[in-house]
Amino acid sequence: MQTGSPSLPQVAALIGEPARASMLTALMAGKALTATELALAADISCQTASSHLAKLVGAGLLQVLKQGRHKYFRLRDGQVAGLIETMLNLSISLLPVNIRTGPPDPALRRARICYDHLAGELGVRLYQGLQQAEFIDERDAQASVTEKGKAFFQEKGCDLSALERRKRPLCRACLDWSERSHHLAGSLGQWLLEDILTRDWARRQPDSRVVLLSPTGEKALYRNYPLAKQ
Amino acid sequence: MQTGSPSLPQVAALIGEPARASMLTALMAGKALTATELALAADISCQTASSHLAKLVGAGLLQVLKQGRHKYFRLRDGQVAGLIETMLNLSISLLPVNIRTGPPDPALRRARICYDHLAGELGVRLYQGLQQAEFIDERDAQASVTEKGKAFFQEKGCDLSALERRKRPLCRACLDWSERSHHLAGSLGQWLLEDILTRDWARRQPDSRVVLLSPTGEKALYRNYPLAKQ
DNA sequence: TTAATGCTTCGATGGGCATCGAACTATGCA
DNA sequence: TGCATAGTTCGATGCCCATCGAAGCATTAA
Repeated sequence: MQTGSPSLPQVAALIGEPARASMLTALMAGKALTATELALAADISCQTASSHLAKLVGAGLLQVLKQGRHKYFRLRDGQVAGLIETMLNLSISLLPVNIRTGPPDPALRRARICYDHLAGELGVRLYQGLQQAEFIDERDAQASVTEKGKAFFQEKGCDLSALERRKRPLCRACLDWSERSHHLAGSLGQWLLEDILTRDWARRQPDSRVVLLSPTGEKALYRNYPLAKQ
Repeated sequence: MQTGSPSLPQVAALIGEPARASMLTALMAGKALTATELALAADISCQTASSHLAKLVGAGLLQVLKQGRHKYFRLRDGQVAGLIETMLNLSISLLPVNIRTGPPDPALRRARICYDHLAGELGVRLYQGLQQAEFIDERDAQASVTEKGKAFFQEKGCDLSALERRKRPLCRACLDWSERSHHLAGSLGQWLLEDILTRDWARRQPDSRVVLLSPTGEKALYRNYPLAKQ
């Protein structure tokens, strides 16, 4: 399938089909998934999944990677992920005020992956802590790293100048789905999540967006990074 | 119609219907429109429009204002407008690179309204000019007003401290649909457009997003604000 | 009151598309 | 070579929903 040039309603309609929306949100975890995994996630047969996936790839929302007899699908880039997150945010804010509970799973509220960076309560507290420590400066709901912050992150082993050379913005404030407040996105946000995972402070729960901190990992996180109070 | 709590696919599906998408983009001009006007914009009968509008209002995407026998509809808020603009941008960036022509109407490419601020070639050049003059500082694709800029805007009659007291961010970089580059959004962007209109340098073309500059208005704009070269 | 305008409700029609069974291709494994 | 698994194509089915004609309600103007 080669749709060519999807217009606004076409893109929206692609996301608007429940099965496809399930697949897309499943891919929000940032991992590439196979066609069958996505069929399971959306609770449909794999024939149906195949046709949906062909449409999503044809429109350019998904990238596909063939590996042996498997086909791995992932979101095309952060822009697509950003759109999904924006829509999630909007659909939350459309809810009547008193029912805004956020995701039902408490672990998901606590810490989860938003495409490639940390979201949830911990993500928000980390972002606020970085601000309070004046490592990050937020003006007009936009963020940048301060001189003090540059020193801090470099000391943590982050090659900021390498990150800055990328096309992607270093530091972006991403509105949190469950917390209704910002967390850190951009390439620095990505680096931070990777740092937390490679130091083995936390593990990703398989097949979900949940990030699970070990008790020692949690302590280490508190020692190494400034977190705002609850 | 009282949908109550629209989920992500529901929101997307609402936008995904071509007629509804036409109405929503018509409302991107920021003006409130009546049901019949929207029916015309979407090229459908008013019965059909009525049912579409009921759904959009029920989901909370539109606000409705009853005035005599007329019903005025407008986008609920900037968040909804932001989503539409995000989707427009994405659908543009999904196009094959060599066909990215932007809107067909040249006047629309030159200057148009993006919800409540100026977009198009002039919007982009204005934003870039403000940066070059160091009135606005952009880091990591995010903008803030410099001290120099504050003095400049205050001299132009803009009560910046009043704008800053609002919840809305003062200064936001909004990715331009046709130019693939940023223009100024946020409350300062809104003020700037209003300033241009109240000084009568430009007029809005009825029933469209086009902003039409008079010859003298264009000169005045060049005199009063820094515009980047073509 | 009557007529005109703006909008809505109801009901019938039709088209688009998601769905899955069945059959098929492609890859990997033994 | 044969079997299992991953994914696709085709065709038939059925549902959802956009559409509009006709009739109805509400508001304004005369």
